[in-house]
Amino acid sequence: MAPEAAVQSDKNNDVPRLENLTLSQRAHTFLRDEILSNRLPPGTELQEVALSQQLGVSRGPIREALGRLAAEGLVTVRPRRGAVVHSLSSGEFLEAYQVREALEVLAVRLAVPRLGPEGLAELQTVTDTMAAQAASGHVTEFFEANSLFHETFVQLSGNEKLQEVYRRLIGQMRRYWRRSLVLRGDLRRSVSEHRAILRAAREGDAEKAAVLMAEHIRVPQARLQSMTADELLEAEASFDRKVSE
Amino acid sequence: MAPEAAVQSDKNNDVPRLENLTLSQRAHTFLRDEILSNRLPPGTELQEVALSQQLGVSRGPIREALGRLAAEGLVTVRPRRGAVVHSLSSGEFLEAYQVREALEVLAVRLAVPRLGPEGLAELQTVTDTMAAQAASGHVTEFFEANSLFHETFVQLSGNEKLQEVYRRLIGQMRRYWRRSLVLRGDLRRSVSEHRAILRAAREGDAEKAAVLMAEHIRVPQARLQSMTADELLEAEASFDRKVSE
DNA sequence: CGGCTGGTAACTGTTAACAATCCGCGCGCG
DNA sequence: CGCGCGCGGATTGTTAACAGTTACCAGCCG
Repeated sequence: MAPEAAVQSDKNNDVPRLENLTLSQRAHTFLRDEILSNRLPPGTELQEVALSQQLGVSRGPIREALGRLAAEGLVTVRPRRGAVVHSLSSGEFLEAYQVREALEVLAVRLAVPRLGPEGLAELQTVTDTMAAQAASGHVTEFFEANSLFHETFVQLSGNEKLQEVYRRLIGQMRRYWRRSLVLRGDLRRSVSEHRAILRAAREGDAEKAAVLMAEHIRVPQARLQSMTADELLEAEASFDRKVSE
Repeated sequence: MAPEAAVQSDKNNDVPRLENLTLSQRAHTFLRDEILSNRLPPGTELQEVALSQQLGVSRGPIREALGRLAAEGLVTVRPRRGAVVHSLSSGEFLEAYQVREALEVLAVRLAVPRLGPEGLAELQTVTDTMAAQAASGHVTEFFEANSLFHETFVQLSGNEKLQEVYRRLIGQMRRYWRRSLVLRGDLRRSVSEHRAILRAAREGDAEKAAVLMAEHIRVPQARLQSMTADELLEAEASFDRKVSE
């Protein structure tokens, strides 16, 4: 199965030429990027005419793109009342975290026995950059490196269906990276947890690595459950203050 | 999030009136049902004109439906070359089984601590009908009851995101229920495994139930991995002979 | 006899116009 | 003053026609 929305691309080119793409594909990836990068934050209304003018195409391709995004969970379309960028309540966020935990534990179990020296090196590199970003207080870059660590495990699992499901889920959660970081708390602890997972993986102890990963992902879950909505908002606000310093 | 492709339905009617649905929604659910019920088996070409005539609508709604089905993984659309019902290779089938195992283990872990008497009764009922169908050799009905058992656990987990991900995955696997049954083998063993899971759940031992569920789902996986493609085909053929008796 | 070429038919991609629905606003009524 | 009513603009849903691409087949050339 092709990685993105079951649309086969050319065998020769991993990244198909722009001119060969259909307009609805271009609209799809454009909107997808806009949403995932938070340039279109949750709750934004997506009007077909405005989008079609912005992209210079008619409404047809836009509608197809919106429909696909809806099926991916990035957009909510209310029949006859327009589409909006889908938003996650804190409850849904917690639910997604639980599913993510299950998927990543599977990824670790599958990946560790298959791990070669290249895979281990890759994980090591990612962990090191993550530690560096944490030390210098670059929270955004830290988050990116952190995400990459987890995604690398999923990739190294060799299970493409798992990758597909995982990426879809992450796509829904990624936009709330601020919330994730707030819940995560201490960056250094996070780094040392990653180091422990990597150590277990290097020893070939899949079960231990899986347990450590599960506990690692459960940290933000636990904090989220012990917080009220107001406390979460306050924490996010103070996070913003700290970052903008 | 609404269960079906992020499309909100009326608050008042759980099953929205046919006349209120948009044509693309009708086309979507129609094609979905046709695919899931195997009336449109994997590999079938889906031509827009033919479908639009069959449903009495123009190609626009059909295209939107196909796009959404593609995003759900039920259809593969090859740009400019038409859409086909998506098919799973035996490798992809195995991958899906692994993901399913992870999801169901999560479901059991979440569901068991929440189980009330009604939930237990529901699981018991389903298990009993499954045993009855197994005893009388009604394989199709057995499979339905079996699926229901698993889906009930997912439902009782209370995690809606999990339900969404699970249902999407099952939708891709369900069409291969013959293959599932062949790999499963002895129906009675399957029933007793379900009974053991239910017993652990009744005792409130989430961990034990989760382990049993994992082992239960791993049975067909193991057989699939130990079989060549030819052996699988032969087994399916002999299964057909047995059923048609 | 096999493979290439050109043409044609079928199909997908896209557009613009039409139809129906929803939303906001002012008006009149109670 | 509050509330329903209806009207008009804006927006979504749908259609039919057009444009471009792909697949297939016949016929020709090697």
